[in-house]
Formats: sequence, C-alpha cells, structure tokens
Amino acid sequence: MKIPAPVSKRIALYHRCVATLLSEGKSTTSSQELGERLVLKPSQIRKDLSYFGEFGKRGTGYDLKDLRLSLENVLKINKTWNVCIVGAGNIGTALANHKEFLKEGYKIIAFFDRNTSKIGKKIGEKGILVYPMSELEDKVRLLKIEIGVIAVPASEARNVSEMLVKVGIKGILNFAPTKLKLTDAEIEDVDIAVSFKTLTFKMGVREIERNRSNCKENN
Amino acid sequence: MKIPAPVSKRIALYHRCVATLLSEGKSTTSSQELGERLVLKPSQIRKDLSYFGEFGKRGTGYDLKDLRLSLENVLKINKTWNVCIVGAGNIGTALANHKEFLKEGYKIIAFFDRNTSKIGKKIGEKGILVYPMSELEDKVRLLKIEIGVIAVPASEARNVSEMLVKVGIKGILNFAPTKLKLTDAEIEDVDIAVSFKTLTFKMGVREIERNRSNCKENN
DNA sequence: TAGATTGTTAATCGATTAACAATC
DNA sequence: TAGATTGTTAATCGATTAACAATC
Repeated sequence: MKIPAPVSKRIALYHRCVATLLSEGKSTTSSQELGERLVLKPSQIRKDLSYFGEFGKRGTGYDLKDLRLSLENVLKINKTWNVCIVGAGNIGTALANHKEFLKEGYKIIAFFDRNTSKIGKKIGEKGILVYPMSELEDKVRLLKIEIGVIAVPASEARNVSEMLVKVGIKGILNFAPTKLKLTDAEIEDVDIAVSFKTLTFKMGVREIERNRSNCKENN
Repeated sequence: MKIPAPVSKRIALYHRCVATLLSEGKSTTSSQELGERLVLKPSQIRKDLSYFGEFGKRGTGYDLKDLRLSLENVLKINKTWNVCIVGAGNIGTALANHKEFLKEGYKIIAFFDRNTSKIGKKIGEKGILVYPMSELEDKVRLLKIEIGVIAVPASEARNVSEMLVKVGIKGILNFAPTKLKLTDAEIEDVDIAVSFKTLTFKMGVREIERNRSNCKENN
C-alpha cells in the first residue's frame, strides 16, 4: 500500500508521544489525548494508524506498551541500525555526542573523512574513529553499516552520496544543502538553512498581519 | 493572502538554487531549469512564485539577479537577523561554527545557559559569549536579538520557549524534540530524531517492495 | 512573424476531517 | 444497558498539475 508522505513523518511523532506518556506512568491513551499533545485532529491520528493495522480497542483507546511496540515495528526501530557519518566536522561531532540517537536504535560507529589530518582521530565523548574514504567499502561491510549521514559541504555531497550507494548503503540522512537525486537509496534531508529562511519568511508574513490589524484598530 | 505551508518551504529552496546558478556564472533561468534542479514541476514553481509577484519575462524566463533579490525580500533576508542560542551544547556549537548562516543573514551573537560552569565561556571559533539566563531580557534588548534557537533538552524546552516569548522574541528555531504551543511567536522545528525514524520507515517500505518484486521474478 | 516561456485558470489529484456504525 | 472510543467511509478541503492565452 502507498503511504502518504505526511503520514511517514507523523508516525515518528506518535511514537515519541507514546514513549513520553509511558514515561509519565500512564498505561493507556486515546486519539483525543495524542491529538491534544501533538496539536492534531484525533480523526487524523486514527486514520494514520489505520494504514498499519488496528492498534486500539473501541471504547477504551490504546494500550501504550502495545502501541509503542507496534510503532517501533512500523518505524523499523525494533533493531539497532549501524550508522556512519561522512564528514568529521561540527555537525558530525554534535550527532556523535548525542546520547538520544543510540537510545532510539541508531548507533554511530564510524566517521569517514577525506582530510588526512582527521584520519585516525577519535571524535566526541565516545571516541569514534575517523577512517579514510578509501576504507568506506571495507568498513561498511565489516561493521554492518546500513545508514550513512552526509555532513560534508554542498560541493562534495553528490559525490559522497554516490560513493555511499555504491558500497550498498540504502538510507542517507543528508545535512548538506543539496538536492540529491538517487534512486537506489532513501534520502531524508535535514536542512537547517532552509529552516532559518522558512522561519523569517513566516515572521515576515505575521508582521504584515500585525500591521494590518493595528491599522484597522486606528480606524 | 494566505500562503500554503509547502510554498513557504519551497521558496527557500528556490532562493538557494538561484544563488547556485548565479555562482555558476549564469544570468538567466527558467521554471524548466529550476524544476530539473529541484525535482519539481515547472508549473509548480511558477505557481509558487506567483503568490509574491511577477518575477519573470514571458519568452525569456527569469533574470537571476532580479529573482534572487526578489526572493530575499520575500524571505526577509535583505537584512541581518541577530540570533541567540539557548543551550551551549554540541548542537549550539555546531551552529555557531557554521559560516554559512552568517553569510545568509543570520548572525549568532549570544549563547544563554543555566549551567554556571558554562557562563562566561566563549563558544566556537568565533568565541561567542555564554550569558546566564538571568541576563536574557537585557541582552535581547541590548543586542537587538530577534530570533532564538532552542538547543536544550526536551524537559526544558517549553520553559525556555516561554522565556523567549516573554522577552519579545518573535521567531524560534526549535531543536528540542518537543511540540511547542506558542501563539506569540513563529516556530520552526528541526527534529533530527524524527528524520532518522522517517528514514528507516521509508527504508522498511522499500525493502518490502524489493522483496515483492523479487518474489514476482521467481514466478 | 515564429518560438519560447511566463502567469493564471480550471481540472485533477490527494490529504484532511466529520460523521457514524461497530464494539469494547 | 449506557457511555466511550475506535476504525472506516464519504464529504470537504486544499495543493498540484495541465493547459493555454498573454507576451516577450
């Protein structure tokens, strides 16, 4: 079945919300409660979940533990994913130091960089090794790496993405400000510069509205 | 006029693409060319641009310099925005060291942290000072800060967001995995954990398709 | 004029939502 | 049984796209 793109995004949010509710000591929830927390319509949540099965009980709602497990299966985080980061810079280091990702099933186990001064160094608190690009293929096989994070400048991103696909990587998290056009891997973009610009765009729109309503007040 | 949310996102992409084309020495472009680069339909690009004005010339396309300027006005990056980062951790440091943002009009000029051991320290290559939370109001006024980046743990995010709004911040870039519910500021979420999960979800869907088509081959 | 490409309208497509029967 | 809440259908809403007149 074809899953609408917005649904894929929201499923991850549901999973997090369910985990939060569990950590608060709750044992059941409803589409109503999830909707309040995530600012979504209950009917949308029920519809989204229905793409993947029937997880609730009519009259009583959802068992949180069951739902969390079901969502983990849907999101494929019922296993640990080994992740490499190409580009041993600031973003890569920040990711490596972030404990949350490991907890959620994403284990960063290798860096790759073409800068010889970085090769052999250990990155971050966990001391993750930086390998040369020439070892990409070997290490991906040896360490069973399935996900590649692209944290290099835009100019190198396309090249790196092709190298990753060539060695069998099937999923790429792309921090570079470049549209990658690959057919053999799934790509998810994290584009901070675009987020900044979207933010100031929306601030501009709101400012205009504020001015308009002020104007009306004065009439 | 109400601008659809997907349009706000794409406008930032158009701006970047136009800048790239200019840096390649080109002087004009077309909705066709932009569409190829960004993997979008030319008609969508023309429609999106039409929300903000008429930027092209029939028969010849768009003048790149003109279009870039127009898009900078739309995105409100015809000025420099002063930005503070709350949370002097790894993500904040990565942002502070990233030269691209300053180039695009976002100037990170202050850190805030409640951890006393970090206060007074200088962060990153540019040595940006860390202030205590108690100075938030003063510094925001003094340094004309208009945007706040939330780079604290989820548990503190809501609190920090309310403090930011209270001192007059009108735009928030939120890296914390929490849904913020503010009405007095625009919020843009950067949610890396959700991106990871969306990625593995899509990888799972594709794997299923691969298996199905393999299965068919064998019949 | 002929060719190209825009801006805009109308048609299509897809996502969201309300409503409700099913059922705990 | 009465109350609650699901899963699902059908209606609504909104975004994308094709088509084309306008015009460079």
